[in-house]
Amino acid sequence: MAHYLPLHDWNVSPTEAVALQQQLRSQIRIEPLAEPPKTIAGCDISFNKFEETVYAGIVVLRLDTLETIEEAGVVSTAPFPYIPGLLSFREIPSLLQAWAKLSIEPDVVMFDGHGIAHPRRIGIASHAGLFLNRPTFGCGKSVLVGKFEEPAPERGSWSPMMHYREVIGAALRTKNKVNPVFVSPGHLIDLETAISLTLQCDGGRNGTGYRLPEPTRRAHNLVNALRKGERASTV
DNA sequence: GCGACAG
DNA sequence: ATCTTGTCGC
Repeated sequence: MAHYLPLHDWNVSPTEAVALQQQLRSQIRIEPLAEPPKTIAGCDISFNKFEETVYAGIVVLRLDTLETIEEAGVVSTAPFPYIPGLLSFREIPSLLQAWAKLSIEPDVVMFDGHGIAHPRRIGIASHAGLFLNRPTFGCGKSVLVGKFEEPAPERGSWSPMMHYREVIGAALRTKNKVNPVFVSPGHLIDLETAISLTLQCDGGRNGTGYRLPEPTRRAHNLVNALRKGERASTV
């Protein structure tokens, strides 16, 4: 069973959540990877509109072949609502439950959202990185904060996301002439590596895959199947 | 004060 | 995020 550090309670109010982010941000380390990764995990949650029940899942794949080597899903409940800037308080609790079911401890974890490309520099990927104590990064479909110039139309090109004069992430083209995804380091990784890993997770290899990287796509498929009862939440 | 606002 | 069919473009 994969483990994590119970750094703090998740039963907090929005005001307390912001205070926790302010307190935790200083612990986030943006630096090169300590070890070359062999496995990568993707996470996601799904739910029925207006319902408390959430379906969380994590898929682990080999980085070299992108073969899925493990999956874990849970049916849980999210007491916290979605509030821009506080997404981690809604999603991380149930994702940690799924994480605990893994027999493999992934070398790096990709999140559907942002890392430091956040108003207080602690988006879901950074926050989760502190709990998991391993490299994490975010790959989101839209921007929360920051400005960027449109990157060149070819896959692989990217432009920096700027916020208050700081480079917080990158608008990265994963397919030719397709809208970019937004990559930002979470914890224990740097932007260049996060970009490289995102490009490595192209399903068809070299641009023949989808806009979203495989870890995220598979996690998304897993939780949706879970929600629709097409799959059981692994025990 | 007025908008913007990850999933 | 979720609810949903067709449709524009390469």
